[in-house]
Order: sequence, then C-alpha cells, then structure tokens
Amino acid sequence: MNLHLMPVHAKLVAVSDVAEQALVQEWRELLARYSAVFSTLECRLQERHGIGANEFEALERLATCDFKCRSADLTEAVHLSQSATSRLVARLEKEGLVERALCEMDRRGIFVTITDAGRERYLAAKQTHREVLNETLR
Amino acid sequence: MNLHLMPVHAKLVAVSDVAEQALVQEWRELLARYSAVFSTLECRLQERHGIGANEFEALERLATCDFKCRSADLTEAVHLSQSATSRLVARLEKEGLVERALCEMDRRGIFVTITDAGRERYLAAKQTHREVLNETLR
DNA sequence: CGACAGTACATGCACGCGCATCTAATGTCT
DNA sequence: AGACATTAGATGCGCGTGCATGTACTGTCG
Repeated sequence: MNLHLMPVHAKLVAVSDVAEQALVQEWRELLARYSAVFSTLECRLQERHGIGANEFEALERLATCDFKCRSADLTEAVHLSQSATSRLVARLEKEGLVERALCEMDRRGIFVTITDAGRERYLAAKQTHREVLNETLR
Repeated sequence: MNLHLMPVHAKLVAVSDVAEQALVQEWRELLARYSAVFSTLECRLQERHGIGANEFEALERLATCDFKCRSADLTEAVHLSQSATSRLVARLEKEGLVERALCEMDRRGIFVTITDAGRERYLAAKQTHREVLNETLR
C-alpha cells in the first residue's frame, strides 16, 4: 500500500485500517498468551495440589489481604460473576480451605477467612504457580 | 527493603522476590485485561448478532483464511479443545453459518467452509468486534 | 412504625468446556 | 493381505459458569 499515490480519503481509510489491524493483532496475542498461561496453570495446579487456577487466585487474595475479605471483594479479585464466586467459596469451604463467618455489622454479608489448611495449601501451590508463570510468560 | 544492609544470600532472595512480584503483576494485568475484553465481546456480540466470542473467532478464521480450513486448524485458531471445536462447528452449522464437507484425500477429516449467510453475519459482527476492541484495549 | 426500594449472597437452570472414550479411516510392519 | 498403532473427529459425562431469581437483611421515606 503506497500512501503517496492515494487520494486523501483513501489514505484515511488505509491509516485507520492499519490501526485496526494492529488492534486485532494485539487482541490475538493477548488471547493466545492468556490461554497458554491459564490452561497450564489449571492443569498443573490441579494435578499437584487439587485446586483450579481460580481457586488459587482466591486463596492468594485471602492469604495476603488480611482479614477484611467479604465475598464481594473476592468476586472482584477473581474476575468471576457473583454466583460463580459464591460456589467457588462453597467448594473451598467443603475442602476445609476457607471458612464462612457471619458479618455482624451487616448480616447479609459474609466474611471469608482462610484456614490453616488453606494457607498451607496456598503456600505449596504458590511454588507451582510461580514456576508456571516463569515458564509461560516469556 | 535495603539491599546494602543485607548479606549476600539475602540479597539474592530479595532480588528474585522482586522479579517474582513483577511476574505476578504482569499475570494479574493480563488476566484483568483479557477478562474485560472477552466478557464485553461475549456480551455485545451475543445481543447484537446472536453469536459468542469464540464463534466469531472461528468465523473470522474461515472468512479470511480461504478454503483450506480443516477442523483441526480451527482448534488451533480458537484456543479450545478438539471436542469443544467440534461442538462449536456443530452449532455454527445448525445456524447455517458454515458447512461441513468430507475431505476426499483423507476421509477421516472434514473441511469446514463458511456460507454466504456466515460471511454476512461475520461482516456485521466485525463492526461490533472492532468497536469493542477500541473501547477496551486502552 | 410500616411499606418499599436496594443490597449480599444462595440457588435453579441451561449451556459450553475439557477429559475420556468411541468410531472410522489411514499408515506401517511383517 | 492381516494385525496393530495412529489420527481426525464425534459423543457421553461431570463440572464450572453466567443469568435470572429467590431469600434474608438493611436503609429510607412517609
């Protein structure tokens, strides 16, 4: 495409077309990168520690951000819907990795706290997590 | 953390710790970015054109990479499992957007080709797709 | 106080996904 | 040619997800 030989309106189309292609390219790379990292994480965390990638993210949030985690905070951290987060917490609770506690100030809400077993599982899984990131993020 | 006051082995730990944090940060951003773009795409493509984001990616592949698309090629393009791709093609076929054709050279394989209706749907959805990318990718 | 909008989380439901497996066709080795 | 491993794609199954809705609680306004 030779811009010098084109009329103005064609140049504009060409330029925006180039910009569009760059945008699409960026999205493709983002998608490929994400897919590679996430599926590897999912797979290796599951086989070594029996938790999924989302479960890990939730545990990490709970292990680091001490003591003020309501269910809604988790929703934001894990990039899932409210209902998915609710079930995620239910799974973690059934595994004994977190506990649900009533929030006294607002009895609609619940506090989610990590248990000792949860912290232990998190610290073990953290090794694997970092290892996978090292391998797959360039 | 003051590196000058630390013994050598501690410095090494500290340095690798910084690198680790950068890696984790990068993953968090990738995840957040991906989630935002993908869910917006999913939502708007669905409501305006009745197809999901993965369906769109498949259509785009079929519309641009002319005529040599086996099912396996799609699998790679869409970042899905083989079985998911198979069902994806089945859905698109049911909607009349693609056609499955037997591959004569290797009768195990199938060629997937986009129909006129499929190309039309793709071109319409493409507008929305680019629009969303423009909004959500910075 | 009583009614009613709003919020936090749980749950029924339909659906898309990955894994394991199945089927049919191909390629290989003797 | 006959037996066996391999490959392409389809399918049964269990599970995690989002959407819509339900339930319990809070806050506000008359």
